[in-house]
Amino acid sequence: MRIVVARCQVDYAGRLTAHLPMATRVIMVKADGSVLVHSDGGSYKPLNWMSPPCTLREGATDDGQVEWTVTSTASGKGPGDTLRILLEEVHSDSRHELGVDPGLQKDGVEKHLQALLADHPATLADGLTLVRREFPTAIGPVDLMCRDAAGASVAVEIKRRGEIDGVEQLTRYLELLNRDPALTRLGPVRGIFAAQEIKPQARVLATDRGIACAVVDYDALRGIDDVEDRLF
Amino acid sequence: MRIVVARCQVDYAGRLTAHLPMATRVIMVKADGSVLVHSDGGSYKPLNWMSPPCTLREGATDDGQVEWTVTSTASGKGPGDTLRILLEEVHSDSRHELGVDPGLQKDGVEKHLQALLADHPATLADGLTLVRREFPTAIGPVDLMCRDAAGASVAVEIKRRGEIDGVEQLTRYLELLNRDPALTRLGPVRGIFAAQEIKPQARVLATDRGIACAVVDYDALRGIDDVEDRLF
DNA sequence: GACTTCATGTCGTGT
DNA sequence: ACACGACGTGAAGTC
Repeated sequence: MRIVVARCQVDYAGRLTAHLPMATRVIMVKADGSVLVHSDGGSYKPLNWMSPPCTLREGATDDGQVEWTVTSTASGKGPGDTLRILLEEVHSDSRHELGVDPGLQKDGVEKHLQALLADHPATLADGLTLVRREFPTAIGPVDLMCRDAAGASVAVEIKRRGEIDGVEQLTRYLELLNRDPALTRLGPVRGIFAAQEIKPQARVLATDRGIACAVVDYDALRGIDDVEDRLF
Repeated sequence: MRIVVARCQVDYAGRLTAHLPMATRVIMVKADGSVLVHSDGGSYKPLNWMSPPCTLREGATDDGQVEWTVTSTASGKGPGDTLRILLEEVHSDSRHELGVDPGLQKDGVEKHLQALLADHPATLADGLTLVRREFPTAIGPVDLMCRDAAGASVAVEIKRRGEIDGVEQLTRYLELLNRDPALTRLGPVRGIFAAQEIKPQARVLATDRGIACAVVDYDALRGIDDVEDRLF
């Protein structure tokens, strides 16, 4: 890892073109050659960057300024992306051996919500029982396939945040599932849209299509029992 | 901007929980208090981070190790996010004055594609003329409203990358527009889905719904004339 | 402030 | 390799 603090100007050309006027910034060059240009604000996203794989060439302009040219060596990109950094004044330039990172461990995303609801389908609707998780269809798996108290099929789509595209997704599944006579013997397949939070527009669209909405309390569900052993 | 290179362990708790085992990494602390933990690979996204507004408290554990606690001070987040960084060995710790960044100038995003197509609607379909950009409807503006050679209305949805949700969006617009007698006098409103690249699934769905697809060559369009003056 | 849409999105996963 | 969906998506613009 190389870290340079310098007054610089940056130009990017690739899927779009972008320009950064001359100012003092931090430039990180990672071991894989990727480059990040950070300002002293904003957020975790750099102002400009180049993703690996790429190569950095260090040169000089006619008037003696240092110029870096970073070129993407990715396969797919037809006209390779380029990042040009003009260094006017270098305040600091250091290198550090970091070694390989052991990587990140996560917990608490949609998969876990699905595991919890698979264990407690009745929290979505009274008498609901699980048939199968990731029930396969031609256009992808339905999160949960269930049966209601009367034995009719119920498809459940789970999202952490319930937005309009989740309703569209469930609608497509229902359309397909309702063509299967085996599933519709006891009436049409119903849909339940389950999420920790459901946006108003999504709720309106779901209601309009006869899809029920269920707001899920993740912490409460987790309190019912401890499923950590199955999650790892 | 403060930059620390250190052997450290990181724990995040917020919308999810995440853990980074002890290893050497780069920690950036920006002027607004935001913190980024970078490894020597991956891409521009840090392994862990805290977005502003947040506060950093520097403390020590019982066995004398340095411990940073970064707490989000954002309003909405109920149980404030926290990032805990345990510093085992600091290799480098420096501060730099960067000043305010003049900001980024971009060209080539969807807005510009829309501007170009508004100037040259005939590249989408022969005889097409522009009625209005951002044509308002109850559920949001249609990118381009046009008329074909026969005078019938044509709604155009523009995306940089054409995926399934773009087709869904255009479908919703068309459904609404086709309820307006003023627009359908000369026949139903047709749809054109225009993008620099159209994914197969999106193309299938569009075709299935009678929506035409148009792949747009941004560079070629820009070559027709120079619209830079209007873009800046 | 809530909501919607865009993004050089990035990132994982399954085919 | 490619396609698809999730993301601590983030960020910008609109109502």
